[in-house]
Amino acid sequence: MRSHSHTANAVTAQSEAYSPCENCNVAGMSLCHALSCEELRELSAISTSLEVGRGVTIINETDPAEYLFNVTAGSVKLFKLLPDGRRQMTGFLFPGDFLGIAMNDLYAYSAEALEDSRLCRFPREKLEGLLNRLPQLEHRLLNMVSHELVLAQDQMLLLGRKTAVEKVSSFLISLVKRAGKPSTERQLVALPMGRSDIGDYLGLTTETVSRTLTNLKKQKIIAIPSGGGIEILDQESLDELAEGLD
Amino acid sequence: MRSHSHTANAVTAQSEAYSPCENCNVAGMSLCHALSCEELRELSAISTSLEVGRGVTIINETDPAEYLFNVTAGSVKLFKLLPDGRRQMTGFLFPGDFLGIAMNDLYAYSAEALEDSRLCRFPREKLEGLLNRLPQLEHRLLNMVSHELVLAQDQMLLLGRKTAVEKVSSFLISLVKRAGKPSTERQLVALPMGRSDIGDYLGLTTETVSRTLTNLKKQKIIAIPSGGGIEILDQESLDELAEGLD
DNA sequence: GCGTCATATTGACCTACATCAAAGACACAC
DNA sequence: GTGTGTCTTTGATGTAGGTCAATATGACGC
Repeated sequence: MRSHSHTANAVTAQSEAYSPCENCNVAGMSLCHALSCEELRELSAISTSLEVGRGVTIINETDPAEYLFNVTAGSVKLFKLLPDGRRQMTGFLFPGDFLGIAMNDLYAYSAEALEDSRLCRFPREKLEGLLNRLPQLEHRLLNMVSHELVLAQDQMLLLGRKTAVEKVSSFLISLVKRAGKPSTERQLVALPMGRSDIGDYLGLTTETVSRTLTNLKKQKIIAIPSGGGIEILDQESLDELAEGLD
Repeated sequence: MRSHSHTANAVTAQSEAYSPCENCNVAGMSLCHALSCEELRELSAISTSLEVGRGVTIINETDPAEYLFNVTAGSVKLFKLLPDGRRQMTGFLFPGDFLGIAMNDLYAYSAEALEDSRLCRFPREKLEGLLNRLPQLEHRLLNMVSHELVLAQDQMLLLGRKTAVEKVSSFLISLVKRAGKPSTERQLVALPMGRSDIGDYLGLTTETVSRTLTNLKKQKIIAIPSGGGIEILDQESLDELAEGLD
């Protein structure tokens, strides 16, 4: 399971009986959060649990949007492409996040697993039927999409107006926040994505990401342990760098 | 009513009796679209119509998010600022669009009228109460926010990966689309915003926007009539430039 | 151990766009 | 008409980050 672009056919589906929503271990942010037992059971009935290996394509931009997904384990990257191959990441997803937003019934982006991951899959049509009967669910979804939109606007500010250091610092900080920080100094944050994924997320090249990280390392603001991931040594300086305060 | 930053106090409020939703002339995309008469009346009961002059600040980033708004006439710009004053436009709004998305009950961006405009204002608390009773309304809102999110992702691709010509071309095309094109050749599109607003929307400087426009003019792809606005002379070339196909 | 492959880092050079600066082009007041 | 303020255009020059190219590092298989 090493190569770069399998199709969604390669996913492994399990029936909902095997892995029902009741046993779902996703913390607080998932689609199913804040539903009653009865509602959970209804949602469970239309969902399927999927395992996807690292590098597997989950959805393809401009394919018909048949499903919505909820990440339950692992991580996923979302991206859009220009005809000549230039790529823009639109997000990295972790357990609890959803994907499958569409435009005219076509997916608005492609999605690929960053590592071996598990997803919960909902047929769009059936889910929309459920939405009409479970206002709690629709409410939840509205909150999640609104939250996404706010993050997207932050990202526009980053892409349009921040410098390379500011971009990389902001990115590291957002990862720390996502990880639900125990707020100790010397925070270690996992980086399941490669430098070029980060570059395509920040509107930079691989090389610039690399150079910027080694600069931060030289300033003792971060450390780059050989096991992968990044250690935040000086959160305060990083916060200032991210907003251009220096 | 000429200067640059009045506060929201300067807006003129009218009671809902004066300008109720029933008389609202906004086409098809507004919040209130697709509601029954009964529902419209409920919505009308909590809404207030506002007139704001050009340059007036409607909401301020990080202020408590007390209201949601729906643009019914004119146009509005949304933006975020960095501490040192760098600005990123997150959107231009026209009749039918809404604003007031929040994060932790604080507005996620500032909004200012581009020209004399009219808005429909809803107290957030009351609107959320309504949402629980009017699933149609919540459904509508979910669709609008999802649509916004898709556009935001397109904008990320633009900001992170497109060149200046591609950005400006994409921008002009999106304006044509928004205007609901009668699809004649020689399309005239209004530009209520200045060059520097456009620059801050596209992640460019005023000068680069200006230079790029005069280049397009020299290539006979657009014309810049002295009355303001821009005339699209060669839509096809513009489409190709926008996607980097040349 | 060694070889292979993928990804990351570092260096030398280049360019698209920013910055700085100066001149037009309007609009409005008087 | 003339003056004033704002916005746009054009030109000259600078630079952050891109591009091209050469190592370096690490993971895995044998």
